[in-house]
Amino acid sequence: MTEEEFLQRYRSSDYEKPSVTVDAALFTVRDGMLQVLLTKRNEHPFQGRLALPGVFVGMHETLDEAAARALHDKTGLHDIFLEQLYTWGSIDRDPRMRVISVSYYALVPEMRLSGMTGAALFPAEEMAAAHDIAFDHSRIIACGRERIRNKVNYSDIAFSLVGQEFTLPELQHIYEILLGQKLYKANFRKKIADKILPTDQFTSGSQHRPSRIYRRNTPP
Amino acid sequence: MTEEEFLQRYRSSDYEKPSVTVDAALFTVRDGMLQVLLTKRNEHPFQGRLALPGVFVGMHETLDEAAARALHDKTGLHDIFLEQLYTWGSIDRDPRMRVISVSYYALVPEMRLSGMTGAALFPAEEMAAAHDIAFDHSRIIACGRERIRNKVNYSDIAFSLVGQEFTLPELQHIYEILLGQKLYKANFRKKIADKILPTDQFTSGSQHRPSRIYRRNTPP
DNA sequence: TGACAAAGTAGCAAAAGTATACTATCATAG
DNA sequence: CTATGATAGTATACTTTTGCTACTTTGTCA
Repeated sequence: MTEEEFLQRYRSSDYEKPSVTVDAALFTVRDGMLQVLLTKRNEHPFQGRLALPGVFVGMHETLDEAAARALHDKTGLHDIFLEQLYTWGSIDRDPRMRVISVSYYALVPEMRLSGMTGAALFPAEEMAAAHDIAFDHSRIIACGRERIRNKVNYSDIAFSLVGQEFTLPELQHIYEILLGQKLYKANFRKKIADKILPTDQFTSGSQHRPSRIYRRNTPP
Repeated sequence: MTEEEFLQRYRSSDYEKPSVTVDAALFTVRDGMLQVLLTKRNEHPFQGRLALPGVFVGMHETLDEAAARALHDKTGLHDIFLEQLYTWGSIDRDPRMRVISVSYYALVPEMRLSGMTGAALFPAEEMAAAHDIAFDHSRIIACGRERIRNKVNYSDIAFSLVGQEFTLPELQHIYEILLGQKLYKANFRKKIADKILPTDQFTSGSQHRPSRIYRRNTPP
């Protein structure tokens, strides 16, 4: 059998298939806590419940593209940190039919979300434990929180949650929230010393000593 | 619209869907190196090429179950360490049609693979860089290798590659191969001290001092 | 019984991590 | 113009981990 014959004989419609979706959990730090973007569902199932932005995967887009599309539809944002999280395949996770969901997590500084409509932020810790959220999305949120907490220690994902310019107190605050613990100023600064570049600018207007403004250092 | 009306109206066949497969990379340590289980494909595409064990995901099995099935079909093994790796969704990864593959990696001590037919072991490093392997499976192997190397440092996956009873030189050897570097005996023993339980048995037959035999300690 | 080989142990120095105390610089009040 | 409060930023002591070397132990074999 040649490959052409095979291709002709093989018709993918011969087999029943699960549907494939992508769900994206976008996180940001606001009001001193990690928050996650959720939308209220307009359709069955779980009508009226909160859910992660999600789309069915189109035949001509990659999974990464689908995840970016899901977030763009709700936020209007492009070019945000986006990474695959886990793929969920329980048989009954969607009452309509068999749906396999490839989940992603995204990080964005709060400032970039101002004026957004079509979705809102909710405390991630609470949502990870909530029982009234659509599908298995609270588990996805919990999974994203864990991944972030782990990855903060050995990667630079925290920088995705601040703007291009930032102060060290600001950056440390992000780390503290992601890790869920206070850090020592001096030690924190030693650790990230080679990841940052000082500018000659300072904050102003505060009722105390101004902070130096830094940028990210990306040597490689 | 009630939920029932909706379910009736919604017919999943209305939409074209990608196919979903699971591919499982089973690793073991043999001959002093990490090796991966591959099978020779009998059908198009990539007929005659080496590939990871894989199956289409059935409508009534979870992803984990599908991965276990793929490995069981080729090895006859049950109850092996198995964890999801990454989901691959490039549009052209399969020439027949759009296929999304959820990849898994598995770890098993070499002894459990003796007498296996239907698949064979190959050096993982070489296979991760090979260009003559079916689909994108060499990338999956590379991804699995990386995951293992990282995870050895903060988890106990190395124990999945030795039997229930093991000596410390044996266990250290596994660590050294997974990490790709020599370790210091004394430091290694300090580090894993609380993960192991000494037995009162020793190896014998060697031309030197016997090693004490240990078991894994799982206190929690 | 002495040589060898690998198992197992002891301990020091360098490095990394933890913790505390100090100095610097702004705004504002008096 | 000085004192005060508040946070930014620095110096330094202490603790734990890691990197490394040397030593002792216990088997086999000649």
